Amino acid sequence: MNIGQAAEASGVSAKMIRYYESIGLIPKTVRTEAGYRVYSDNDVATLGFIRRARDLGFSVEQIAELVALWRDRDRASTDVKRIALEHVEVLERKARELQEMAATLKHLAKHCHGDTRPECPIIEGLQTGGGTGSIDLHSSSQFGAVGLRSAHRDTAPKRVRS
Amino acid sequence: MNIGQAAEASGVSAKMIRYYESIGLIPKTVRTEAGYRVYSDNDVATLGFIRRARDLGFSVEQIAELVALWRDRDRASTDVKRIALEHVEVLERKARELQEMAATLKHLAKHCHGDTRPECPIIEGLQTGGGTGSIDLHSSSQFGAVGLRSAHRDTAPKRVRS
DNA sequence: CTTGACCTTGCCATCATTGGAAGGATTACA
DNA sequence: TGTAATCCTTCCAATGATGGCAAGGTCAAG
Repeated sequence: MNIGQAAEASGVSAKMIRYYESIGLIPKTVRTEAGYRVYSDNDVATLGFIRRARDLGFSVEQIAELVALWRDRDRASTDVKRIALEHVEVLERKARELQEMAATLKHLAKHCHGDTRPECPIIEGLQTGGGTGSIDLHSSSQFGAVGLRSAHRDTAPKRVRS
Repeated sequence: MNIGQAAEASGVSAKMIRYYESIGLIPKTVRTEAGYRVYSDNDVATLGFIRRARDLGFSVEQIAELVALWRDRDRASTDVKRIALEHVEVLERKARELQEMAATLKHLAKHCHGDTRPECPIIEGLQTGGGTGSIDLHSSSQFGAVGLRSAHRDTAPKRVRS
């Protein structure tokens, strides 16, 4: 199986397959005389595993852990559980953060007249950092970028950046 | 005021101030004879505005819009409201996605023995893409990376990538 | 044999941000 | 005044995951 078929079968783009190989997430494949990468059904299964983990928001680093656990069937499922639960915590925390941000913005927008008058608490809130009363626009999160990836791009390659 | 003081006062790093200038988010500043950038209190206020917008998860592109609206007080608040509400939608959608991912993982982890036995539905779920019954691990989101930024890094510069 | 579809590598771009290096400017202190 | 420490400058590189393009090799069908 060539990389194109493997990509289609696994849902991971050929580009990403090469990338995963380059960073060592998957081992180097056998090549034909011409230099074409050859994939087995087993490889496709691994790629599918990776894609599903990716769709669940795992970082490549975590996926590497999970793939290692998956390959080594003798490893305890404790490790897998631990990784998953750690990930759940992060996901929930980030979801909470996003909701708080949305709530803050909604609150500000609610008091924005929306007509042609230039009074708008959104702007004022941003300006003063607390002009709307109890809302703490400074409330800082200690978390970095949310590790969400776009899922299999069956649809469009558009990068919905807000 | 030099860039260092402006950075401290605004909460935006000197590095980022230069970056924002380079991409045109803020105008080029006056320089001293030696080439040092000079900032006024007004500039610091603008930077603070930018930081707070950034903390609310606005992309630089959106911040540019907001800053323009902020500067031009004659503009209708309708625009601000629209931008904010669009942003709210995206945030809520992304929060929902994260929660769904967390729920799926939690469900899988719940049935993971967590002892030394290698049976673990997390692994199996990832492997088969649906081994746990009704859970659709293929459920794809059509959304790209979440545009969350780390907030003012008072604490540590660590990038909590899960 | 040609055409078109596929593969290869390699480089560039994204986005926001950090880091570092090399060198000039200013400030503080002995 | 000399010097060291601290600031500032610009430029370059890296991050993570992905897309895109280009130049060139390969393969299968017509």
